[in-house]
Amino acid sequence: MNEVAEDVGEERPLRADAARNREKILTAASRVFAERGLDATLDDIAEAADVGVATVYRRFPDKDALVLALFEDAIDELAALAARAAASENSWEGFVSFLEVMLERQCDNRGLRDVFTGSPYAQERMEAAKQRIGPAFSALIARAQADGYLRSDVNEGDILAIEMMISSLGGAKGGDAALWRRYLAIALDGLVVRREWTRELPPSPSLEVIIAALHVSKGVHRPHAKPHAG
Amino acid sequence: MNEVAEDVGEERPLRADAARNREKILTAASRVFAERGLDATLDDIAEAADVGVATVYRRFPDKDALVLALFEDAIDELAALAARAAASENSWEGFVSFLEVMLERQCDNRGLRDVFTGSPYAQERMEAAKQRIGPAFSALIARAQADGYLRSDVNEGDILAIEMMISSLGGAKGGDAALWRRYLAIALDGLVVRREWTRELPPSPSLEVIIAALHVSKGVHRPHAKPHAG
DNA sequence: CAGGATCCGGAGGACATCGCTCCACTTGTT
DNA sequence: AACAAGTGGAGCGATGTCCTCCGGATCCTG
Repeated sequence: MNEVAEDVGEERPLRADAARNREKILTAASRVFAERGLDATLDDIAEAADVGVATVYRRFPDKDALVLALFEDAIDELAALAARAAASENSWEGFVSFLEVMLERQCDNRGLRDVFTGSPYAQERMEAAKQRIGPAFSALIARAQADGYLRSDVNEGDILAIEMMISSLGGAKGGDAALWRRYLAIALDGLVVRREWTRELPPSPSLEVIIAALHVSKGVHRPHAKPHAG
Repeated sequence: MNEVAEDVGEERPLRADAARNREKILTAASRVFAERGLDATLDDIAEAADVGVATVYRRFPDKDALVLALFEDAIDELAALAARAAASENSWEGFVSFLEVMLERQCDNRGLRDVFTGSPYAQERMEAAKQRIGPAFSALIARAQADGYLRSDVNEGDILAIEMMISSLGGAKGGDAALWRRYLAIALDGLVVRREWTRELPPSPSLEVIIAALHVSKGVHRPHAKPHAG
């Protein structure tokens, strides 16, 4: 528990409406960042919160502070989950379940994914937070390898890379399961030592779904669309 | 072979210096798009070509035309390669070799990757060009499945998705081989029916390399960096 | 319920970027 | 030499982003 832009102790309690607005801002920011990623404007967030931009800037000195308030704890929670997974009874299940948690959260939340790909917002603190996942993550992998589940010729960087590659497809749905479940299953079949330890593939998507997912995965900005072409 | 913004037949041969500049522009554009993706500015390209912006716009009516001139043939060549792979003796080798070609080109060329993720430049023609790969691609997969190499519970959308996910890591090098080779190998181990049909993993990268690759993979734009914070 | 501290909203300033054009000047060609 | 063809780069207009200003509304205290 840290205090980033929280009200600092008891120094000056917020006025009722201000506190209310602060919550509205956090709620809206959480939603907007999740949907559109960290590139979303504070203006966008203000609008979504049904609040003026100035109100946002009064409560959070800048975008970094807002990002920090929203994501630092989320990352620490992931670190805790990694630690729990590393201590789970079956090392393979721990390994898989942590990948699932990471993917689920990153795919549901473009903002979180942006944090992991190293977006420039609140960079230092975020980098530090991410490193707090490291030890448990390494342990998770080492144990799954020591127990003969995870192939021994991969390292933690590989797992990270694979996790990020899969999450790059975003949270698109094909059938009723998210696509990442399917590609995680395939990746695990490539990572596990014996295939029979893995599960069946989740339902398959249509080609259209894939293509749509690829289109959105690279961000949704249209680049200026020819202003005065006469 | 099409003529996009080429000199139209014999109608008006370009002046010597103009023709020279046209080549310089194409060369520079090819390099700049490959390095920085289709978001690169025509101003960037002009600078790289050591030529004024106007010269670029005189030779290519707009960015779309330049993109088209550079990438349409490249995509048609990929279609031809897909057809050749689909006709190769061993269907698994054909399948793998086509994936390798796609990945190699997309990782060496951010612009080409942008085309495949559906960038808005020259969209229609590019979409049409990409569809010309489709039939051979499907055949490739169907044959690898029919021959019992490729697992039967995946479809062409899956393969496309996997190919794009891997290429999202870009052409970063870890050791001396490009990273995509390693992750393609793992993916193939998850896709093949019997593991002994696949090769060993290419050399492993360090964690730093992976992290660096993730950082660049999402584009290199710094978002404004706090202009007047006083 | 008065009065002051606190907070609000949204217009807009400062700056950046991008696609593209204008036009005074230079160069190639005949 | 003469003229068409070509050149470069300042700069226009549109768009986008971060953040501030300030007249007015709102809350809380006494």
